[in-house]
Amino acid sequence: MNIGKAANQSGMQTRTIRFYEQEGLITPARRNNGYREYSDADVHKLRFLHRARGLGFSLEECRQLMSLYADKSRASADVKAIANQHLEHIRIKIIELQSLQGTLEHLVKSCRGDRRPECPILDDLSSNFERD
Amino acid sequence: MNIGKAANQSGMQTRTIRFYEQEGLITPARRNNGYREYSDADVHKLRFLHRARGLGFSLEECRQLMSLYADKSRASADVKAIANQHLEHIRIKIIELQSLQGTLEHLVKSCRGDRRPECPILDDLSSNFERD
DNA sequence: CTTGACCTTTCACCTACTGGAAACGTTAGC
DNA sequence: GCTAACGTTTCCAGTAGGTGAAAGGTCAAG
Repeated sequence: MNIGKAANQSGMQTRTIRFYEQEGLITPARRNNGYREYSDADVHKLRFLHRARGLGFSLEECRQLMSLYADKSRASADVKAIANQHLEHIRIKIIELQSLQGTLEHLVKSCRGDRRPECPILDDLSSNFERD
Repeated sequence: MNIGKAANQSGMQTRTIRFYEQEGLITPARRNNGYREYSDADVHKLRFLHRARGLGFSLEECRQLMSLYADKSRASADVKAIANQHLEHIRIKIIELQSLQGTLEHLVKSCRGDRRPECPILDDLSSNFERD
């Protein structure tokens, strides 16, 4: 099938599929006219990639996961390690964002938000004492 | 003062300061030898930027906030709107990440992580049913 | 035979920096 | 005055993960 149909079947855009090919994540066959020819196995890989990206794995992690998927003598520990590492990044990111959320909520709450110029948010941003 | 000292006083790197200048966020004077000359007011702006970035505001938002800061007839509602918009993005991001976290924790928990190839994580990634 | 939908490539752009290279300026020691 | 060690300047390129646009080739229907 052509790239357009592969895009439909995988839920990705044609541009994204070409980009992943450029990144070496998938290598479809070529027809005589230069068009890419996607097999069902290729679409399966694309769906794998789509799902993995949807779970937040980086392209490099996706590469490793696809490699492990293809390796029938893999150790599930290797897969779990990648997932755990990613999970840890997510946990850290959530904590960072929650900290920002707390600070911003405090600032927003303290600002009257009317037509007057007085603004605790700007006061905070322009304050000169050390915070780190 | 030179850019190095301005970097020290603002807590930013010289490269970052030059980048912000390139983006039009700050415009220091120039000396005869071509060196940038930072006033205390410039450093104050840099610290403002540093703090705003630290709170996760985009450079575009920083630009708007600096503009409002300079405008003594501003309405605090305009500042609050920017902060609230940013806060909403953060809230959404947290929810997305928490959802990912839940899914990944479930997958990780179900994987034995030993030397055998069986792996529910890869099974999930390669499963073909629709999820969206 | 033309039209429109599809496909190809290459290049540039996005955010928010970071890094390197080559050249110039300044300062301290000898 | 010379040299070494920095500091500063510019420009170019790269990061992650795509998206957009231009300019052209291919194909099926009418």
